[in-house]
Amino acid sequence: MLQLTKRTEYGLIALTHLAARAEGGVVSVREICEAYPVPKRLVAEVLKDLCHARLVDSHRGATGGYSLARAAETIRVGEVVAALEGHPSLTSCASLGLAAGSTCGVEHVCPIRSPIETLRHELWRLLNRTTLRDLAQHPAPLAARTAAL
Amino acid sequence: MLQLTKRTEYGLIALTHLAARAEGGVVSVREICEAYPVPKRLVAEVLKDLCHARLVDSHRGATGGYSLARAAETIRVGEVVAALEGHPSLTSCASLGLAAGSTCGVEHVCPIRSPIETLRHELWRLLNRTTLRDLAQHPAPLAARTAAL
DNA sequence: CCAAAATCGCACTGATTCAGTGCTGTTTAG
DNA sequence: CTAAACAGCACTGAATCAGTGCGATTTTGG
Repeated sequence: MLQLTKRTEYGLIALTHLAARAEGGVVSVREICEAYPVPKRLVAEVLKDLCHARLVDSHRGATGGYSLARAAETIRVGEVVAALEGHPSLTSCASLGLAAGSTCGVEHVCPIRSPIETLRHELWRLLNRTTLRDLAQHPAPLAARTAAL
Repeated sequence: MLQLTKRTEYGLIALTHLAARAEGGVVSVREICEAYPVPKRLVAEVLKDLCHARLVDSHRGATGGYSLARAAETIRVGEVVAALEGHPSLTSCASLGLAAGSTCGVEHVCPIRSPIETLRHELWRLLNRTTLRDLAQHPAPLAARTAAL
């Protein structure tokens, strides 16, 4: 549907909140969902997944919480998306090809494959040009960096 | 889910097939789904929607079919996506804002809004840089045009 | 005029995915 | 030892999507 899931959205919000903390700052899920209108349990579930993906570190116990595993400027939006909903594939053209063997055995190979692959790749690059630091400082920074377009 | 729907995928395949025809060439749904492993009825449904969106012209009757409404190089992938699944919104951050009034009444405005809006815009530009003609000639052309990235 | 081919329009069903929650266990500070 | 917080698993309801059914209308060609 060409849209990020709520999980990814919550993940980005939570990570941005973590990025606002000083280095290694630990933030509990409770604090995050007191700051934004987001469901606590879901955010917790998402942060758990981000922990598995090594994007955040977890700290258990009464004063526990989560902290960024790396510096905010080294965590890319693309990584977050990949961790929470897998690599974007844009289309299942590939599966069309697989349906009839290695090549679409009908008349042509799927005519869309190669250019859509390129689109997918460009989308990926776009997501990976934006880091958590960019998200953390509101005024959209990406536009300046891609002014050539 | 950051993925195009099957409808959009079929639409792009069908449009690419139409683009391979000489100008104004009329192609029936039957011909399209004999050329690719795609379900006839679904492709017909999609082409009907594309007709409503004025991207193709329909021709009824025994020798009827569809033809491109404009030149292939003027039909952008973004238009096709918009016609078949609406404009991509990436996130529903906006709805988060609306949930508590015009501004997220909790503590901050959604911290993600502005940068994600920029991402959305860039994605849109990406889709609109690619035309049907680009899809029709296999060797991916977009890469050459955005080599600067 | 008639039969075949094709689009048109609406609506339906099953499958998949997602959002959100329940429950229980484990860890740690005070 | 109690409370707060994370860990893990699995479940339910809702939304969206893929694909199809059915009948009507239009047009070509005999």
